[in-house]
Amino acid sequence: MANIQQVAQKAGVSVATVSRVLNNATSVSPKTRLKVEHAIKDLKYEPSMLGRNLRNSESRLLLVLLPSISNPFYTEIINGIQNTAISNHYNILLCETDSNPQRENIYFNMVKNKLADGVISMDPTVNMQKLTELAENYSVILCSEYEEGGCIPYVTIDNELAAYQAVKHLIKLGHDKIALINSDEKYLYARQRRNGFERALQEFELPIREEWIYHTKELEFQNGVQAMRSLFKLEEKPTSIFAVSDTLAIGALKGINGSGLHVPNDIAIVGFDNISFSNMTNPTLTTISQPMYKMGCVAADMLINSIQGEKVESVVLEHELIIRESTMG
Amino acid sequence: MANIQQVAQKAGVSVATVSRVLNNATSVSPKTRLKVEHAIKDLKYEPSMLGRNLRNSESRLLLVLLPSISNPFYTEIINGIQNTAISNHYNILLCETDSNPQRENIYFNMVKNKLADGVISMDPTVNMQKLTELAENYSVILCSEYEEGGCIPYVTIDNELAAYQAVKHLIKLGHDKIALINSDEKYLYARQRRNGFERALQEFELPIREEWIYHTKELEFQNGVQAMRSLFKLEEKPTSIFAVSDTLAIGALKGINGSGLHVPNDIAIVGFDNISFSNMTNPTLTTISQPMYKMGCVAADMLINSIQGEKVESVVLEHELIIRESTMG
DNA sequence: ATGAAAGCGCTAACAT
DNA sequence: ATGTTAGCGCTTTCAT
Repeated sequence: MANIQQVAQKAGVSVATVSRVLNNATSVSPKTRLKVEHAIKDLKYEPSMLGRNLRNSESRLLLVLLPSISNPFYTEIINGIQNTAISNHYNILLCETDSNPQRENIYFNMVKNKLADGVISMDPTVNMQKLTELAENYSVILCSEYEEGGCIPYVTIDNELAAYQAVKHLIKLGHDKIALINSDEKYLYARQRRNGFERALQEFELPIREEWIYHTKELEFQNGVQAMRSLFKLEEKPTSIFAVSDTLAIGALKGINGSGLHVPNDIAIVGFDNISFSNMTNPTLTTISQPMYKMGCVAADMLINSIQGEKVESVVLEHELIIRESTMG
Repeated sequence: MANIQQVAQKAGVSVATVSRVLNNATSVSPKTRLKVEHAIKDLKYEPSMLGRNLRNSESRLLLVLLPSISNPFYTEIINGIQNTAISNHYNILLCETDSNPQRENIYFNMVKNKLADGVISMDPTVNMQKLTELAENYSVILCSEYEEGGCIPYVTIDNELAAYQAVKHLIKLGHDKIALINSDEKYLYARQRRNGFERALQEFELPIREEWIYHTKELEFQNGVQAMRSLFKLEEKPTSIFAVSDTLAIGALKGINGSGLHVPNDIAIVGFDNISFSNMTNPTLTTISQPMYKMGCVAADMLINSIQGEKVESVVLEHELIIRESTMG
C-alpha cells in the first residue's frame, strides 16, 4: 500500500501539500490539488489512520460499556449512539462486560492506552469508583444507570415517577394486590423504581407486603418465569404484577400462561422499557416506554462534546406509559 | 500522561529496555526489570496503543458487518465473535450497515485505512463484488450468508437441508397445505431454504403453490404480521407455516393469535434460528436451531488465522430441529 | 544485557 | 501557495 510520501513524489509535491489536499485545507491551488488527486487515484492511496491517529493523539473510537448485548433494551440505545457517533466521524466499540470486573479493566485500559477517546457506560454493575477515577482524566458519560450526587454527567429518565405511574395505572384498574418483580436493589434504578412502587401504594393506602416483592438476579426471560413460579407459591397471590423490565415481564407472562391463568383477567402485568418484542407477546404488554434511541443520541452527543473540551450537563428525558392488552381486562 | 521516554529517564535506562520489559522480552536482567517496573508504577505509565499500532502497523480491531443489530439472531453470533476475539487480544467493531451501501463504504475504507485488521461479514445485503475486491488484499470471512463458488471463506449451516427437515416435520404431522414466509430471494439463504421447502413438498408429492409463498422485505416482527394478513386473504388458506426466521414466525404467530385462530390446532408454525424469544412466545415456537454462538467463534478464529497469514477453509456447522408447542397439536 | 538510532505515516509550525 | 522539518510513542535492528 502506498503512503503519503509516494503520493507526494508521484505528484511532484511535498508531503505537506498532500496532507493539505487530504484535509481540505484551503491553501492549495486548483492545479496542484488536481495533480495530487491524480496521484492518489493512480496509486490507490488510502491514508493510514494509524499515522493520523498517532499524530493527532486520538483514536476517534468511543467505548460503550454494557453488561450484555442480548438485552434488547440496549440495542435501540446503541442505534442512537452509533448514528450520532458516525455523523461526527467517530466509531463505537461495543464492550460487553458480562458484569466481570476483569473485562471491565481491559476496557478501562483501552481508554488509558489511547485506544478510545471516551466512554459511555450503560452498565449498572460498573465499578463506580474506578469509573469516577477514570473520569478525572478522560471523558465519561453514564447512560440510563447513573450515580446520585456523583460527578459523572448522565442521561436517564425519572425512574421513580415512571414506576409510580405504572403502579398507579394498576391501582386505578382496581388492583390492590400488586407484586413487584424487581432486580437487585444494589442498582439505583431498582431502588428508584421500588420507591415509585411504594409511593403509589402508600398514596392509595395499600399495604406494602414484602412477600410480594421478588428480586431477580438477572434480567433474562428465565428470571421472570422463576419469579412467577415463586409468587404462585404464596398463600395469598397477587392479582397484578409490575416488573422492572420487559424481559422479566415477558418471562412472568410466560409463567402465567403456562399455569393456565389468563392475562389480564386473572393477573394483569406492566413491564418497563418498551422493547420491540413487548408488542408481539400474547397478550401484548403494557409498559413504560423509555426513549431509548434518543437516550443513545444524547449520550453520544454529550460524550463527543466532553471530548472536545466542553462542559456537559446531565439530562433527564421523558418516558411514557403505553397501555396494551396485558392490563386491558 | 507519561510516555516511554519519561519512564526510561526515570528508570535510568534506554527506551529500548523499557519496551523490552513491556513486551516480556527475555534479555532484561532482573535488576533492570525491577527498576523499570518501579518507574512505570511511579509515573502511572500506560503504553500508548497509538504508537504501538503504528509501529506494528496493525490495529487489532476486527470489523463485524451486519445489517441491523436489532435482530436477536446476530446477538449470539456476536457473543461468540467477541469472546474469541478478546481471548486473542483483538477487539471488535460492530458495524451496522442498515443495508446502506454508503455506510458499507465507510467500513470498507476503515480496513483499507488500517483501522481494522480484517472483516467478518454477516450482511446478506453486502456488495459482494466490493467485498471480494477487498478480500484480495485484506482478510475477510463470511458468516451465515455466503457466496456459492466465491473465493471468500465462510462459516454457515446447510440451509437447504434444514428447511427440508422443517417442512418434512410439518408434512409428517399431516399438513398438506404449507405456506412459506420467505425473505427476498436475492439472498442465497432464502433461495436455499426455498429449495429445501420445495424438495420436501416434491418428495411427498404435494403441489408447490405460488400463492402460499410470501416474500417479506425485511425480517422484523411486523413483516411476519403482514405476511399472515396477506395469507389470510387467500381463498384456500394454508394450515401451516414455515417462516425463514423466528422474527417472522413470531410476527406470524401474532397475526394468527390476533385473528382468533389457534396455534397449532388451526395453524402450525415452524421458525428458523432459535432466538431466545422463540421459547417465550405463547405457544412456544418450533424452530431450526442454528449454532449461533459457535458460528461466531469459528468465524473469529478463521479471521484471526487469516490475518496471521494462514490459509483457512470454509466450515459448515450442524443445525437441529427443535420441536415445541407451535407444532404440537 | 543494554543503548543508540531509524522509522512506522501522518500533521502542523515555521519558513519561504 | 508550497516546502522543510520536527515530532507523535513505540519497536527493533545493529552495535557494543
